[in-house]
Amino acid sequence: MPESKQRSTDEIRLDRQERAILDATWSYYHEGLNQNEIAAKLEISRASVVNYLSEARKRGYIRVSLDPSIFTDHQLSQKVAETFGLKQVSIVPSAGGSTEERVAKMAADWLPHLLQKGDRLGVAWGETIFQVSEAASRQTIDDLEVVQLVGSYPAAKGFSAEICSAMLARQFSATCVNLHVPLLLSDKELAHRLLAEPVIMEQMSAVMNCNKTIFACGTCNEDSHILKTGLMDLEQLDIYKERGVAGVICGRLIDEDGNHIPTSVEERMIGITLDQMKGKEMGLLVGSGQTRVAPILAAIKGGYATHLATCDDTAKMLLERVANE
Amino acid sequence: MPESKQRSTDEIRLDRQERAILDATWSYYHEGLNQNEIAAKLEISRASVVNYLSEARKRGYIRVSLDPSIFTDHQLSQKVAETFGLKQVSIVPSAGGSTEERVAKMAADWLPHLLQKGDRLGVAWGETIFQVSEAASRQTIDDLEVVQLVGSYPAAKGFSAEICSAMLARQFSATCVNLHVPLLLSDKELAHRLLAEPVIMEQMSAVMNCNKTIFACGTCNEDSHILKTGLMDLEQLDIYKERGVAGVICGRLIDEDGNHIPTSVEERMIGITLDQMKGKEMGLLVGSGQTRVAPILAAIKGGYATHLATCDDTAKMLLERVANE
DNA sequence: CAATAGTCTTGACAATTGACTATATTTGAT
DNA sequence: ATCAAATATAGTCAATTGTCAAGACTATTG
Repeated sequence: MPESKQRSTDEIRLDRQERAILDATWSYYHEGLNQNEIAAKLEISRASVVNYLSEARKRGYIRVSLDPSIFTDHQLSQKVAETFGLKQVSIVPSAGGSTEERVAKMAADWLPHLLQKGDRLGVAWGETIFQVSEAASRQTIDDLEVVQLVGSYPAAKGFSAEICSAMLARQFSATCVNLHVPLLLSDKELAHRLLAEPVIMEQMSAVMNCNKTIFACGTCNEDSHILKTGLMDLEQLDIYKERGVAGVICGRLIDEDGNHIPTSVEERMIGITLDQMKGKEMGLLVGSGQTRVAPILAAIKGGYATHLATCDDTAKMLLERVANE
Repeated sequence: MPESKQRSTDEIRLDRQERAILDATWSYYHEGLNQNEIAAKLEISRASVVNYLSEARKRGYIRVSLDPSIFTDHQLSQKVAETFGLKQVSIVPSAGGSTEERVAKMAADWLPHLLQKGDRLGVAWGETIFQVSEAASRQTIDDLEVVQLVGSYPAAKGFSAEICSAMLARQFSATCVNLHVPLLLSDKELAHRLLAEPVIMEQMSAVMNCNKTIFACGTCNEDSHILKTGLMDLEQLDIYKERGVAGVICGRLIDEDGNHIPTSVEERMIGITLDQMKGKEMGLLVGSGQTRVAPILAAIKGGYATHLATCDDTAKMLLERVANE
């Protein structure tokens, strides 16, 4: 019964090409053979080896990652951590225009190392956090809950708060608690009534119960996020500038010591409060650039952060700023 | 005070070369620039870029890994898992003399994915397991306990049982429980007295409490591990061969259905029993090669394994063997 | 302050890789 | 059996990467 024999080995055998792809991939990346050696060993042409390897890369079989500890273990990181009383600081080399991307990617790669089974991760909102969520690569973290910390808001650039949490949750195979409310309502009474809704109350309790957070600290100049998104207008901002506003966390203003500067919009706002942001088991602050120096300092002083992801230029500026005090 | 200024920036600034290494590494591996572009950007020669990159590789900054799912998700793995009722099977392409190395490396890369916080991993002994422990790469697993399953024995080749567990524990940053007793004593009364020692009892309770195991199934021919290490002599083995011995797990013999075949040396032996090996939450069986087919089948039938790491030739032989029954 | 030993950097050359073409071979469908 | 489509091969060339010896630089010491 040759036909059935044939069929049975067909079923059993790994598809020839699949096998060759895996074999070539292993030989190349684990055993360090070059393409000629692989071609000889598998008795195929080198061209095929090239094709197989590029197919393997295309399919994402090969993962190249940089050891996160190289960004946390050098002198500068240690120094910053020590100076500001942070648990850990991760610093990438600055690179002109692509520095922010680097910081975001680094934070995304670092984050899984800071999380563990059972954690509830609160995710803030902003361009920085959006970039982090975009840069995150697939990695399963057991029993993780990702929570959107502030209500959604139609942002011009297409990233709204629920995207940040949803993307991170997807990459980490986590459950995701989104806040099904607008960040800002037109009057405070409506905001209060929404907060009393059972569905929303449940979501807000997830917000309060998260034990770790990832957030950025926004600037308060003319280009700032809160202006561009229309959360506040220039006129209002000028008033708060006089009161010494140094940064923005989750839509709320802080002064240079990290203290809350109450604003009128806040009573119409739905999202985590500054008090709730404080004293988390872990608070990962992400940010870089000249303009972020003051906000980052303020956020650290306020006790919102335990971890910092930034670039070396920014780190140096942070150190210089405190050295001059 | 220029001198102090100098010193302070020295302290603050990342070492120039370190910075360049990190920058080059990031640019190359994350941003996909080629060495010429990096050289231009950092204003150094391309040769230096080569040097920096090779330094980074030498220091282990770059981690290249193959997605473990590519070895578990193909048809053959699925088929084997289904046929033998295993939870998951991982199969690498066979490669002549280096097949065993491949299987060991694959198992080492796979293992962390099968573990999680709080696990207690029991580690058996043998050349295969030694190879796995050697191939494991650094990766922190929170709150992991690695337990040596059998007493130590002075093996000719320089790998003794405590090395396997110790190396795995080190790579995974786990605590390590070693069994501070010889595997084999000269009389059974001494063995019993040792087992009653408080220190030993405590270690043995760790052995019994582990929820996951990694082990191989030894052969019973002339080249087998138990003969070479002197646990048993040819004469004894011949006797057990008549009784249908098919493999060895942790120094104890099993028949082709995985049932225990008691031996006289066992009463002088200190280590996990076969009953204790059964029914673990996870049992990762590692092995490949013609000679391992029967032992692997026996171990699976006996219910010692939930997971299998092997090569495709071996997998095919396993399937053919059961198909012919 | 020169000599020296060590490290770092460089430019030139060699090897490897990636991309592409034309041609052969296999596979599957009719 | 035959064709069409997919896949593999051989060969070539340009781009990229790796090697190495020579030179530049640095720190130390007598």
